[in-house]
Amino acid sequence: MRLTKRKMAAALREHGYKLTPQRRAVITAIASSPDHLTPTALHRKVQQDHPTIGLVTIYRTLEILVKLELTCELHAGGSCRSYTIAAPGLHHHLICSDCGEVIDFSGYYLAELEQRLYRETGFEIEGHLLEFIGRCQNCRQNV
Amino acid sequence: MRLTKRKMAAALREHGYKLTPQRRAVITAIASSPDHLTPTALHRKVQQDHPTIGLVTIYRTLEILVKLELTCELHAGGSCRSYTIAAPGLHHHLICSDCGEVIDFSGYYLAELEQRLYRETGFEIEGHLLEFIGRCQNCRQNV
DNA sequence: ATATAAATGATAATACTTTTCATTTAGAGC
DNA sequence: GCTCTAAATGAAAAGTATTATCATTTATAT
Repeated sequence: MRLTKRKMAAALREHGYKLTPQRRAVITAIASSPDHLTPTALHRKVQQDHPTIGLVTIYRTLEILVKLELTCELHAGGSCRSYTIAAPGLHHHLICSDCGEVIDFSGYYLAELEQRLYRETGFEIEGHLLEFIGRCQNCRQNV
Repeated sequence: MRLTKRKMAAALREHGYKLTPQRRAVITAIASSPDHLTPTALHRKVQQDHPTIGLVTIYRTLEILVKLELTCELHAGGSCRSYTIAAPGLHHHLICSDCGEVIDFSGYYLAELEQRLYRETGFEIEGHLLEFIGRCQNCRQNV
């Protein structure tokens, strides 16, 4: 189940952040898009309804949303960073190198590996980033 | 066993790239550093011995080295991209969120998961990026 | 309704990366 | 070794992404 706008707003409040129209707009845009969006793309989307919102506010809001784990950040080669709403348990990505489609997936737990790494290196693992790059069905067929 | 400078140079040749002094210098710098270096850091290092080499050449050379899989690219939160010599079979990273230390590790194969993803989504997987973020032993102790 | 700390937008500054183009050079062929 | 040519280089500029500054506005507690 994906996070709802309502829950995201509540989480902001809980952590002492004000619920401004701008932040609502960003949340709405993220929550209503299945895609990963770059800050600029998100800005364009938000501006459709709220033309005065600045790109800087997008950056600032994303920073908060990522900190509260309400959105997740994607790093895929090249100039990176795009964002999408966080889906609990779905923190891995499958990225098409051709069309850029992103599929989230879950069901693979890295806990065992994390423990081994802790024993061997003393690293206390806080998070991970697992991304696969490939070519999606469509792109493979439309050669 | 890590790649030697000699092998990297040979690989360049094999693929029809010229072996210029600048490229030698970049290869030397990468091969002799255990750390992941950003393009800028690499530039500084190279300039110690070859002050005239431009940053653009660093970027261009890195592009080739990554394409030939002689170096690997790291994406770790924030403004990303750093590079290190590729160690065959060691394509995963353990990054300290505190001091930035990077440990490569291997021994965990994602082949099984890749096959499952192929069956379920039709994605033909070409590569992956697995990175753990955490705090290294030192940073945990020196609170 | 008011006070206040936080948030916003405009602007500028900074950093990162790519493009363009004239000049230089590595390496193939002789 | 010398010549030729395609490829590589460096300088400069352009393009893009991100962060900082600051005066003004605003959400919310009271």
